[in-house]
Amino acid sequence: MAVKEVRTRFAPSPTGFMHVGNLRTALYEYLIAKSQGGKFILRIEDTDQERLVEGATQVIYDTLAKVSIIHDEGPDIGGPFGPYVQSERLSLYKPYAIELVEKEHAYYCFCTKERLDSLRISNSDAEDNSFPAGYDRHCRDFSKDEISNKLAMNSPYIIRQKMPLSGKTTFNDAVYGSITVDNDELEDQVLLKSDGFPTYNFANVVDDHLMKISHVIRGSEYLSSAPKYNLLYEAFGWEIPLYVHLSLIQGKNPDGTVSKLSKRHGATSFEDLLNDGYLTEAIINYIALLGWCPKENIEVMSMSELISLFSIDGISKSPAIFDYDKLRWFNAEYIRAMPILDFQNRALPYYKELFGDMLLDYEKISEILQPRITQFTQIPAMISFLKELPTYSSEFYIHKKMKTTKESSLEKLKEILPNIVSLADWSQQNIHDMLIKFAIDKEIKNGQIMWPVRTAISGVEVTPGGAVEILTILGKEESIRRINMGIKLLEDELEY
RNA sequence: GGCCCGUUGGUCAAGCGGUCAAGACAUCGCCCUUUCACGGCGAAGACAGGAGUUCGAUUCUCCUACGGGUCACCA
Repeated sequence: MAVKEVRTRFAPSPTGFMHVGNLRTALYEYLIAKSQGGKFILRIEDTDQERLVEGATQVIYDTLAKVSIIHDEGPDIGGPFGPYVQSERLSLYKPYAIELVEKEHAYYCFCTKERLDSLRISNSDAEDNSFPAGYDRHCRDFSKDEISNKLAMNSPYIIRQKMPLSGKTTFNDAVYGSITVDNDELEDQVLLKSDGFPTYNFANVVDDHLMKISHVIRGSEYLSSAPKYNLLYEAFGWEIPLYVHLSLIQGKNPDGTVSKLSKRHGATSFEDLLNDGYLTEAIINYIALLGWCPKENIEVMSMSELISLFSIDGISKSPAIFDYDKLRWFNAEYIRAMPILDFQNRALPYYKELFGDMLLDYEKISEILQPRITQFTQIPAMISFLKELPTYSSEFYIHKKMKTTKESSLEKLKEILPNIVSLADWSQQNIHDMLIKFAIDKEIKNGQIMWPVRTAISGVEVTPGGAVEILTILGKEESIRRINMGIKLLEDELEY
């Protein structure tokens, strides 16, 4: 028996940005296809002429390329089932709609927008929901003559799906199982709009069939329209694909409630996340786990590991809250795992922006930064003290655990200064040995000397790296200058 | 409001009739240590509630509560 080829598709409408929910859908579609040796297809759904956004399709290409979700067929690379842009397939849908009219699974509707609007208002007012399915099916039972008359008069029309008035429809979903609804709940939804364009619901079904899509993977916001899809497939006599509905991604509101992830929760598009300093690998890894868990229960996974580990039965039904803390952790994991040169390359723009043409040991800076940042965007704030010594309070010299005071700090700074001045070879090892030797000679704890030195040369309470590293980076001359400034600050303060 | 879906620690989640109910993030403590990180060790913290079914329910069924989705000539 020939096994049917797995074909999934990502069918975004070009809105100009990639919401993480969409990205996760694309990822799962890709993973399902690739984990079963199938094909992943990109199809652009741009049937809404009023919402066209310039350059929006490019955003989709760019995003997918950046995260290594590579499509096998699509508008830019073609394929055997093109075109892959719905606006280029327009002539295709109408005949299918008419076929359905002929099969009496659809009908012409001549209702005006105004009538439908007032209908909706009165319906929402009515407590009894006289026509629960939204539309009152006014045009459903027109006679053949009436219809051909109106068509002959060029009356604008739409085509609606003719839902069964009784009975039930059951459909199966790979994650939600079997779901049954009463047919009288189903609206006679619009298939073809008055401009001749198909609606999303209709184009989707037609295209998925024509493109031989085996798995329809989409957000659970479409779950309640799934029965209508089933009925459409049945009306055409087409094979129904496997539905895989994905739970929503939610965000936590300041007041503790949750709702669909949106702007007010923070960065919600792929672009936002990149701007906030997240790596594509971290983003992909994190969102892969938002609603799915591998059997082995491991967390850090590359794309190829995701492909080999992915399976539909690991997808969960309940919605997940987007957790920026966890994303940050993934990001830090990926940052720490980078070869130092890669880290350096990514950090370089921040160094250059901050330091201009100052000569500093970037490699050393990268070494101290790599284990400490969760996002590259944190770099400037963390090391700006290297560029310029901030004005700081002498209180910084007081540290309980190090047992340092202003007085002790002043004393130690004065004592260590000659050693620093006379240090010939300014290497990290030498600097380290010199300071440690000082502590041993004076029979003091390392902190007694390290703390005042680090404070004097940094001017901040918390620094990435310690006194030794910072001295190394700053260089001898600047270090001496800063220590002298520290001595002066303390002397003035203590009124010497 | 009708219909549909969901509900294991603060968050992501494992579990698929018998477990002292995994693990990760976050939190807290200890160790390492010249601050901060990294790393190591440890602590606290959960099956929404109620009925059934069963020798036995987190797991199966029903009800309630709460949360979410959906009700367009948008996708």
